[in-house]
Amino acid sequence: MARRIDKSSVPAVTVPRLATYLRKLRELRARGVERVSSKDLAQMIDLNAAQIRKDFSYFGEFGTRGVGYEVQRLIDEIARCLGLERTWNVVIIGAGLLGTALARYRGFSEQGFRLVGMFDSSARVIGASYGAGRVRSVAELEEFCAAQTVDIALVTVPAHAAQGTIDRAVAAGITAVLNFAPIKVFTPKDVIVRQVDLSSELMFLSFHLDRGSD
Amino acid sequence: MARRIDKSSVPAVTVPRLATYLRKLRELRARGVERVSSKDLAQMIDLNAAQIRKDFSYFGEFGTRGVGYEVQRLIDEIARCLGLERTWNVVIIGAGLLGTALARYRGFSEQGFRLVGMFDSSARVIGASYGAGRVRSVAELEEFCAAQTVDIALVTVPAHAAQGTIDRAVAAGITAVLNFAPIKVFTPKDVIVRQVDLSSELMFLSFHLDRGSD
DNA sequence: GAATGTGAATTTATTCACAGCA
DNA sequence: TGCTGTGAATAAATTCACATTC
Repeated sequence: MARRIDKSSVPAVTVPRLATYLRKLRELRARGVERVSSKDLAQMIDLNAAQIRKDFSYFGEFGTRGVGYEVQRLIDEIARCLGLERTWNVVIIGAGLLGTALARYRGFSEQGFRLVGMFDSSARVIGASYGAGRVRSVAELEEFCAAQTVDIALVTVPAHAAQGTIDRAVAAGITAVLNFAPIKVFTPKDVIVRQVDLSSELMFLSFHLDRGSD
Repeated sequence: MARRIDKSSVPAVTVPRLATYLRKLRELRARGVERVSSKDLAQMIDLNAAQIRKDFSYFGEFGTRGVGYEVQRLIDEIARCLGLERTWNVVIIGAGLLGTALARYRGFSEQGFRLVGMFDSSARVIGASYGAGRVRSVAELEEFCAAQTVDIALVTVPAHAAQGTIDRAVAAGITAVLNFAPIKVFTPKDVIVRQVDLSSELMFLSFHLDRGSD
């Protein structure tokens, strides 16, 4: 039986780590490994073993003392914790270089994320096709979301358009956004926004590279 | 005079925040704003004002008590802290969907990151051109890096190839890597690796979306 | 008076260390 | 004996609160 979890009691940093564990566990399963200890897993992903056990402990008890974890069971448990037992419908807003690259990427569907629509504001790309049916006008977004469930928006518009675009997505009922535009956006607090920010990652590297002020 | 900073005394989370401040400050400058307080800036990016001041304090004193910060001065200071006063040479390894999208993206050069080469292992794409000269074979990487400085590698190869690719980049003398492959890679400790992980971001969203176990 | 810069207090996250169970 | 699960201890990050300076 699925234990009821208070999500606010789960540290924010635990969730991306669960995704990492899941990935490694699937790799182990593919190699035919059936059992693993927190110590082994920790070594494989360069982490403290207690960290892994504590991360699991927010959700339940998945292992056997003295033995370890059964790989398949752990995969199932983590997938359930992450909400991956169902499929989530995704739209991409912004059919530029990045948006179209994401649309053609097959990795999402493998994880249970299904691209159901693609939107742009430019007449130049509306009607084109990139693996998710034709590109629609953002003006149709609200109507589209009314006709079918849309859970997540990937926003790949230019920075100056991001806030307006996300306002529109939220108005259409979307409550989860992955924002690739390099700008902090404001949303109602029941909307989850994650930022993917390449220039900030590059700056992180340049900060550490810069040996001048070491 | 540039103060000498011990980078290990700067919290890891401070660095990406500096990138955020820089972005907002440039926006303010573009709008003609000449002065800003930590309180104002905090409001604009939804942060605590003391956080901002503390972040700056690791690097020096950039403001004037009772007055605030001069926007241009602050931009210059942060850019210097982040190592952005010089240009960094970047290569992209992996000329797939994402790699070619990144190669065509103009945002990098605006920030002082210059794409100087692109590599792939597949004969199908070697020789093609995407805005950084022709795609070279990864076999040429070491030779290429010997002939010119390469500071950063963006790695956009499939997961199974990522560790080998990064080993190769490190052998060629590259010490900073932005890894888009969904796998944890191991490197010598003087090499900085940052991970950009879309599927983990999507899982973060699905975790919070999943109202079943709220 | 107003806003910075920073120790002190608080909160959050990580790691230790061991009781408890197979 | 071996490894989990978890309180207690430690470390790291954030926020408070105020002395300091313009």
